[in-house]
Amino acid sequence: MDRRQSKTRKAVFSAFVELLNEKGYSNTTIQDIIDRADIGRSTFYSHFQTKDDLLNVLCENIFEHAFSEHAPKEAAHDFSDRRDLRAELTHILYHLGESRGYIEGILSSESGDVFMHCFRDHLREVFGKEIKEAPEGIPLGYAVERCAWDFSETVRWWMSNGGYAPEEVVGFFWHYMG
Amino acid sequence: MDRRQSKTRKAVFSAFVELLNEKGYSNTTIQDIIDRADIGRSTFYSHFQTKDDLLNVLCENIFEHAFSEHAPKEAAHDFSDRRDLRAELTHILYHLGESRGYIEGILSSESGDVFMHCFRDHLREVFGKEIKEAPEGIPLGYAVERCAWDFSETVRWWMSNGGYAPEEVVGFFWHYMG
DNA sequence: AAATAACTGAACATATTGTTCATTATCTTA
DNA sequence: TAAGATAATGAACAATATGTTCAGTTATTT
Repeated sequence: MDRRQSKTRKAVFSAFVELLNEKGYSNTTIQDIIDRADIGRSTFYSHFQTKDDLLNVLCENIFEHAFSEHAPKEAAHDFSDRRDLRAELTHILYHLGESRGYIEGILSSESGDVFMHCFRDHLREVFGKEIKEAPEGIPLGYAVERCAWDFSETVRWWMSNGGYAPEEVVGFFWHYMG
Repeated sequence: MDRRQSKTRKAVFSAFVELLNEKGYSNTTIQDIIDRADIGRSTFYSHFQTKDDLLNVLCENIFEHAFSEHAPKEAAHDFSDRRDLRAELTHILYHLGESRGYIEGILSSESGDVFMHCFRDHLREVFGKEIKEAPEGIPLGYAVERCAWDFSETVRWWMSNGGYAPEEVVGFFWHYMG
């Protein structure tokens, strides 16, 4: 990719995250982003369609990295002995921990919900492959969805309650599932 | 309350929910709402400050009813035998089931997240009073928060997967907690 | 060095917002 | 039921943001 392009994208991303921290999503205008990133108006529009689009691209970027090495291994038979799944989740947390600066900004306002939706979409896939049957009387769709929201919400909780190691956090998530 | 006022509010609320269904939150303008509700521009602004404000008032309205008869009884000692809590949750679901028309509209777009935040605020209070200690190794704040998000997300799931009775839905929620 | 691609910034039309105010309609209560 | 209070109306207004266009400049690649 052309250096000029990636330079522009980086400038926009950090300007955007800064502004999210300072003013929140809805109070940040595209004009604000342009000014802060110090780029031309038309340049912004040649990269992103709307503010929403920018946010989605940013989130997608983050999760692309975090879920990158996701090579689904053979699923175990019961939830309580899936060491590989636990390892995979821990791995995701390590990645997200590295983007903590960005993520906290995004999570600090309405944009956090977009981030969470995006996260859940990725998790639904992961858990969907692992979970083939639900406990007696529980709809399968519910069981999968519950894992996805519990893990993503656990991460949101983690982001505003720092000080825990990824392994511990996966432990909190796991405790109610096992 | 003056009949004129409540008439206006009702007109605005239903116009708003209709538009949420049709166009989603961000695509709906205040002008749209005014036109659909068939009221004067200045009338809208004498009732609500912004579109966000309108949404919050609408949600608050719904939860005011749903949580109204919330008389916290003596808490039991362990989670698995709290029949009164189960009853209270079931009761909330019955109320929400009555507003299903409105709620589905709100949940159908970004406005759904505002609804969820509002819901969780109310639930945090309910569960905060019930849960005085967490399982070994789990932070108390996490345990309370987890109940709040699990219950609210279970309701969101219920709203897009109709056909279950409130008692069943509380059962789904409870299964992973007990 | 030439060709290609990206960035710039001013100008523009369009749309929405939030306010004001004089006028009209509706409600309350004495 | 008439007088006084309160609410709704809608046109007019300034202010702001949006998204597009285009001719000119700068950086990158071959």
